[in-house]
Amino acid sequence: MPELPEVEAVCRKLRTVEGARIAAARVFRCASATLPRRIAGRRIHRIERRGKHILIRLDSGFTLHTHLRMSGNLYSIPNHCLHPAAARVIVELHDGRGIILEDNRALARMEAVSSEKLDQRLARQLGPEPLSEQFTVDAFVATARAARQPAKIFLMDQRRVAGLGNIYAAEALFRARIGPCRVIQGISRVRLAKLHSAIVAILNDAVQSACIAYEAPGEFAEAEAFPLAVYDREGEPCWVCGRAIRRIPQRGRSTY
DNA sequence: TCGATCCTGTAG
DNA sequence: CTACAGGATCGA
Repeated sequence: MPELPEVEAVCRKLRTVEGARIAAARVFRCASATLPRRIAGRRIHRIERRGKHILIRLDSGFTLHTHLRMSGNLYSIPNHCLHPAAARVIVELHDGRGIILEDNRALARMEAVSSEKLDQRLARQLGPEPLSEQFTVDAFVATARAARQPAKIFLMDQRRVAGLGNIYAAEALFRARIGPCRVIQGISRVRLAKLHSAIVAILNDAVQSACIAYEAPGEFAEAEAFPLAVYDREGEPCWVCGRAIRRIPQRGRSTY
């Protein structure tokens, strides 16, 4: 499921547990064994997002750090006893509610770690937030000038920009009319500026769509879904030129 | 900087 | 049955 927009929607919806106190936690399968004793009794201070990472700040200097990877989901339920079968972590709150990390593929990760160390680690591993003031055209161009990667690989590299994944990287390149295999270094400043604004516009729109979809799943949300111009549209006609969209492998993943 | 790998589910 | 899935990490 999740790239930046979906993770943002998860965070916003999860904010109803801010202020709640954790009673206990249960982990299943290979989830972190030290997690329960590190978070039991702590209060949830606030919920933040960094790239695709979800940060549940506790009052103890620890953070409940979650990454959904490919197939994870994180949400609260009114009664922690009524958890789904695919739950990997159940955080039981004092008020009876529960926070569920669900993932049938078991790729998602949740850990309780020192906030300071986590922030240092994320600062090292992640580039600027694309929806923040930090993400300027100048900074983006400077980063691109120093990289020799194909454009699509560059955009998916979390150290360059935080939060883009396979879908929105392809969509942004398409909107900016940049071939995914072109080396990012050789692209003109004007076109990089176009790519920069495409990234911001697409992510903003996708956040809106994701929030609607998470808030009220159904036909209305379906109608408001972010329209994907190229992703998963192999063989279908391009909305601009009418020719069939092609799929190529890049680094073992599909690019459209 | 690359492919292989972690898992399970689903589409073809 | 195989191929592939919105991700990231590890070792070569």
